[in-house]
Amino acid sequence: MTDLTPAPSEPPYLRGLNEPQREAVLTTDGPVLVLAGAGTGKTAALTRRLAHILFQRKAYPSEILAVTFTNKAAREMRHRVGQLVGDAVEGMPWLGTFHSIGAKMLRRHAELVGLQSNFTILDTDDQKRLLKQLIQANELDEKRWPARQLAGLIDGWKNKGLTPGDLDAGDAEQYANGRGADLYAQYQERLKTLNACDFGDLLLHMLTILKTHREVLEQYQKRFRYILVDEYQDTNAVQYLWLRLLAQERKNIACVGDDDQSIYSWRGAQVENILKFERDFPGAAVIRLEQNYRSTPHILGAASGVIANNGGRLGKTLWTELDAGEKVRVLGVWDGPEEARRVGDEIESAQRGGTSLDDIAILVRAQHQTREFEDRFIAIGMPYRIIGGFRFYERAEIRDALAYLRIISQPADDLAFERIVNTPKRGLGDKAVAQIHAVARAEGVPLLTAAARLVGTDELQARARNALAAFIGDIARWRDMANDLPHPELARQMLDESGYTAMLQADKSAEAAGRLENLTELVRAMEEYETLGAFLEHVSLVMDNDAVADDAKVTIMTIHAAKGLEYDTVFLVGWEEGLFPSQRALDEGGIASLEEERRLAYVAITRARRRATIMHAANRRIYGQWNSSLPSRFVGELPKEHVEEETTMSGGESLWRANWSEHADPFADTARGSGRGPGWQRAAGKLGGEWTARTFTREAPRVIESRASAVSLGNKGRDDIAVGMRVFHQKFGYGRVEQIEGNKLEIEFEQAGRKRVMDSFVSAT
DNA sequence: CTCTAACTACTTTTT
DNA sequence: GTAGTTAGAG
Repeated sequence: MTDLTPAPSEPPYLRGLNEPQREAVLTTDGPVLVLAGAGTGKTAALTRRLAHILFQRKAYPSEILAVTFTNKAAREMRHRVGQLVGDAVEGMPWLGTFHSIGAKMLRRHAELVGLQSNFTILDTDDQKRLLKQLIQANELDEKRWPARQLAGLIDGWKNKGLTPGDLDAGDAEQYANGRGADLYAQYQERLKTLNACDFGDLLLHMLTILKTHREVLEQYQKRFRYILVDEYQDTNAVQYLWLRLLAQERKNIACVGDDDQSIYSWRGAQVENILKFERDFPGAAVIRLEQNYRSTPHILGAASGVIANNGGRLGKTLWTELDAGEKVRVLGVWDGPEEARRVGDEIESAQRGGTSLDDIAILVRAQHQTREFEDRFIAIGMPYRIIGGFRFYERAEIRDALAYLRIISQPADDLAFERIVNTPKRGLGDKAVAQIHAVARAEGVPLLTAAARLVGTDELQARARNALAAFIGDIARWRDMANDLPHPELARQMLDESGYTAMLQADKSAEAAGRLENLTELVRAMEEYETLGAFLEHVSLVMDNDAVADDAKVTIMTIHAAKGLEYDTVFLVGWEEGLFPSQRALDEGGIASLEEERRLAYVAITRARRRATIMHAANRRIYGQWNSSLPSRFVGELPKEHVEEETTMSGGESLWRANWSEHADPFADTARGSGRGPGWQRAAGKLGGEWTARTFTREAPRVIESRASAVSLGNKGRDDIAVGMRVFHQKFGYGRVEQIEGNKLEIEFEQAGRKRVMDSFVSAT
């Protein structure tokens, strides 16, 4: 038994820990499950546990496996452990994300699954393009069976640890009438010939190796004296199986997580992993961290009240010693734009009260909600940053540049070849590429080789042949240069000589300048890596665009992106049925998804340190159509004693409710419903209960609404346009309407002549 | 081959 | 509303 009483000479890394935290640090041997509620000092306990193991010399730094989900978390952990143990952290090669550790292991054993150790790691974009080709090759209708869907299924299978051979008929049935398993197998074959892996393979291949090669498994079991897993509630099946194998021998595994913060089940995470930990590792110590150091009692009370509506929880009771503070405010507004206006006003007044913009965050359910705030903040000159969206390496110019580098480092990288063969434009279109493909397929060689062969024949048109010859020549020359040129310099020259830089310079659009900047940034980043290979690995696995913290800015992001972060003042916007909880989740996942949405609400509220404002709008425009909306059921689940309700509609809440029903329009539902799933109608009509408000729609928006749905049905034209009218068209300019057929107009344009156009492109003058 | 007009489809997101 | 994708015109 470990002695938990603090000794007088207690090491500095134990200072300031509460009793359960201390226990989490000192219980080093045997399985440990740490249930760490939001804001309970989880990372502090985790990093000190590592420090403790190192200082007690229980293991060398290289004998500890410490896995996280995100690079951010890994970086943070490395940094904080470094503060405690100094340089020793440099000797921890096995601290990282599941995927980076998987890649590192797989490079050592690649041949066991038919790969070479310099395999390429494909991202989702490459993956989708590859699948698209397979779908076409199998003569399936791409419309009916989109590559996206197949990619999703394959990802799902890989997350579950299923190889093509493991699938049963039911699994295969989900795609193209049972051809799913077959396509999956073809895809894996294709990856092998490309010497490539997708993200899922990094874990799945490694699992296969651990399962089938005893000596490899034993080697790692022996090596990893201590295993530590962060955010355990987010592990999926492969990750779970992986950990179980590796921990089997020594059983020194510590998993830290919070079942109430599991919000990634749609990505394959299984909360059950945390729920069944004690069964998997009998005799596990279970430690609960329940003292919250982050939020006020009202905020905690509000969050606890909401999450209490979920079933099957391990259950924790968060408490705090902080003073009560302000109640959580619930604010009802008229519509989306007003919501943004209100948030802007509130932020301005908080700012006057001395709050830094860096301490304020706006959390949204879906990325598209950020727009409303962006628009408003631009209008009032409020500095903001939006987290998420495109990551650095997902940008087209970065992926293009990387493709140039990949084809140098791996001539067989067909995806890279295809990407750049006509970027910038060099007159090699679909036809030329199709011929290269044909040769490649016939001879079983990579595209680059096939292209070289094709240049030697007269099968291509002279123009294309010359262009292709020049391109291949360039690649060969660059590859020679790679031998004696530092790789950043090589990249610079490739971008110049290929005409890529010139292409962007010629582009006068607003984005082009930013793209050039991104490329400069990419080349600069390369300087930090020894080899081109090391850089490419870094880019595909690790690189993200954490905005550099400069001036104070309000942060706008999704709730998912906010997990693990905290802010003094938090605005939780768009708490409306259908938006949050998301209608899609409700329709597709039933009660399980609703509970996940509720956990999301819990995560959202617990981000706030001192002030939380929850907002909902009575009207919101979704995909261009106005919809009236009901406050989220989660609003109703907030315990009354912790909230304070407000409405901007004069007369207070009761009048605002009355306002809605008074103007109720019996036809609003049908008008709204057209062209969208049944869920929206259900959300708008069915959910009575505490919130009686329903079907009122503002006068002006409804006009837009009915017109939009008529056009989308494609049979009824606009009523503001008639034959003989002079109209304006965005592309063709002014013209006279000659004929009207439904929503299609025949117009004699003054400049462009007679054309048939959609009425939605035309405005009356 | 390339550009444009029209059509379609649309959470959450890490690796 | 808008981005991404495709079919047809230039």
